[in-house]
Amino acid sequence: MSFPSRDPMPRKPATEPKRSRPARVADQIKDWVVAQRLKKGDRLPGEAEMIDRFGMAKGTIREAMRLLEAQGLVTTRTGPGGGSFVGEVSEERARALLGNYFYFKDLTVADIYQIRRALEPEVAASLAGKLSEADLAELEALVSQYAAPAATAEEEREQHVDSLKFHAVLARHSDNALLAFLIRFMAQILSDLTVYRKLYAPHNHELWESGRNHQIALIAALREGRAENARTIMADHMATAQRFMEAQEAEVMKRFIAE
Amino acid sequence: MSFPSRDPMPRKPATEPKRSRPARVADQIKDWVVAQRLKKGDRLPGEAEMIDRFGMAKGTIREAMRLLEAQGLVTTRTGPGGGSFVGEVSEERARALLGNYFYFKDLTVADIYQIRRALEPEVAASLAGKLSEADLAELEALVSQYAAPAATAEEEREQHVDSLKFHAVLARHSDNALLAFLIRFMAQILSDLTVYRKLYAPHNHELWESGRNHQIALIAALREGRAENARTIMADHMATAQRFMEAQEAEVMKRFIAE
DNA sequence: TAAGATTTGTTCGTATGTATC
DNA sequence: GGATACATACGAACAAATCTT
Repeated sequence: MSFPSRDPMPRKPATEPKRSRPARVADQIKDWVVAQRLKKGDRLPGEAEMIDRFGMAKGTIREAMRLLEAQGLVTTRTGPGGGSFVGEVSEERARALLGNYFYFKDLTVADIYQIRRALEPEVAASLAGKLSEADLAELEALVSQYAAPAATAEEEREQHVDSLKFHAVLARHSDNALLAFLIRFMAQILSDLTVYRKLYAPHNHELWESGRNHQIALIAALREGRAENARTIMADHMATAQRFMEAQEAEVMKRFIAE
Repeated sequence: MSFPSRDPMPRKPATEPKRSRPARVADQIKDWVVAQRLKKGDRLPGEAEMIDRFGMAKGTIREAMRLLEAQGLVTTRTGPGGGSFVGEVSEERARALLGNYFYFKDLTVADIYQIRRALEPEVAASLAGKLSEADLAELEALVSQYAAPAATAEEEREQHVDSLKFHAVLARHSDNALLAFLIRFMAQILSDLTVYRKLYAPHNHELWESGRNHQIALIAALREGRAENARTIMADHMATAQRFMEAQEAEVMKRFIAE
């Protein structure tokens, strides 16, 4: 292990945007991890060694580690054999971090559905004929959870969240990591949003039922490998879902996503 | 300002996954910021006050602030009137943070284009007739930068990056913040990837020229407000670009994105 | 320009907590 | 239980940045 050597701080040209020492230390560690091609569980040098190598105080090093920890890049354990380890960024954390960005952005339901309408059919098509019977059964079980019409507003909300789970589960099987992430990110936003039902807009049962039937038809198409059919069913489903959502007043992203 | 009051740490049930003190402090501050509906530039209590309120040492508080800083949620300044401030997460940081997640995920060019093919036409259609003549001129200026065929591999790479900039600029005008972010995120990934030209695959001039003509035609369609026309042109353009990229061997996301 | 005030930044020494053997 | 090897936390002092006068 050859860390960037002693006194690794280049005497900064005063022109540069001055960054704090912890930030620079974090950058160097990051670069070092990449250069060393360290993998998921690999151990980083301990505090003591870092203090030596960087010639800085414990507190500074610790702040640097917290910077990396917040990004999900390292995890830390105490005790013998403990220390800091390279940690793969979890999907949950990635969603939370990205959610923070949109916290300030006032996304609308229409914004999200513009993208869902483009991406969800793509997922459906790419998964046709690729799911095991067990996977399909899992989807069917989910759909059956909201077979009965919702009685209360709270029940309706739960059903909504369940139906979003359908899409999250579907996305999990995609071998396109970016596509899967985006689907699940949007599902989370929609799950989290606070929905205020319009008083004059009672539960639209037909619209809801139509959405549910779409999902059932979709499972059939997936099972039988009809890719283009799955695509159009999903496209219809999204159109329905959007109408359903826009029949309600929703306030989107008015909170930070819990880690 | 009423912070969660003195000794705000609930005596944790030993069952819970023990989080570090800085992490819990960071969570509480985050919750507090949301509860207070603080906005972009608002000032947080100073170190001294936090030390009081939380009853913890300075180092602990500082580590908590670094956790928030890494997420882009606060920035800190020294001096009188200094302190920590609520800071809107920048798009750059959001891209970097999300990029870290995909660092471990081995995205392929095909993965990215599966999504670009779905989203870029959507942007094009939604922008038809909405751009000012100045915006259109900016796009034309970009396209003119790679009018001449590239001589060297390096030149070709620069042209590629420039052509991606075309899409980033386009996305900037979308009023869908999520859509705009995604377009630009993918553009960044593609800009950053290290491209190894296949030795036996010399520059495909026709393919490249075709892509450029698509962009020129697209600008015309945007100017004249032909939304569906813009959509299909962009769809063709993406198909062309994908073929162009796959004619090369590309290693995607093998580094962290610089902050 | 200079001095003083305010607030974060950094260091060091010490003590405590925690997991492994 | 005890010894060991680590991170975690505290507190006091001093350094640096930046605003005001």
